[in-house]
Amino acid sequence: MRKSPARWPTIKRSELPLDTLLLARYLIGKLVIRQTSRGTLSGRIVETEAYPIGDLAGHAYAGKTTRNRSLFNCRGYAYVYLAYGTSYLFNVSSETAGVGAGVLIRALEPLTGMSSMERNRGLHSVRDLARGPGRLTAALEIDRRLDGIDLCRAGSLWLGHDNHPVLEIGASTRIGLSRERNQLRRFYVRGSPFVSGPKKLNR
DNA sequence: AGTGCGATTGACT
DNA sequence: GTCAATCGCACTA
Repeated sequence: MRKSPARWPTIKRSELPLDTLLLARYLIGKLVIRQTSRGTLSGRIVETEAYPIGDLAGHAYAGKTTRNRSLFNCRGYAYVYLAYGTSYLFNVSSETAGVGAGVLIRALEPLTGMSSMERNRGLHSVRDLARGPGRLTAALEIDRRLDGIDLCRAGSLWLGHDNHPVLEIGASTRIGLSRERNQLRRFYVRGSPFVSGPKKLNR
């Protein structure tokens, strides 16, 4: 099996915007591709959140630690951490090496490997398979073992181009934060049933 | 060694 | 709408 189908070219690092907010918007409509021993799981990104330089809610704000060190890679590397002891959250590092910023991937529209995702999630509703940051990592079998990997190379987890155009991208405040709650740093596909969050934020 | 706390989810009223 | 589960990590001493 080909690791990177011709219709889904791997995104080159040089193609990724250097700015965190621009990257968060750029990633809408792009693909997350997960290769496991049993097959290929993939989905189209329909929701992201930016955690730019100096963001009080960003994990990099207090400095580099053993948990968040992947955020300090240059753009295009995975930062995966465990939230609430229950859910892994998947981020794409942004900016240049040493800076510390990233983009949280919050929801996917499932594309391939849906039967595996259903098994991983224990449910049969396609809409709910990857609607939420902890749900999409469960569906795609993403955990801390993938922390720090290069997302610009086809391997176990990488980013790809889609040939399907995104109609409209909306912006809103982020979800579940106490700090920086007035900042418009969340991006989503308008009208997509695969986006998480309250309806109010998805207009 | 002990403490407090989340970039969430699923179950429940 | 509310609320508990659950645990790695950062921080204090």
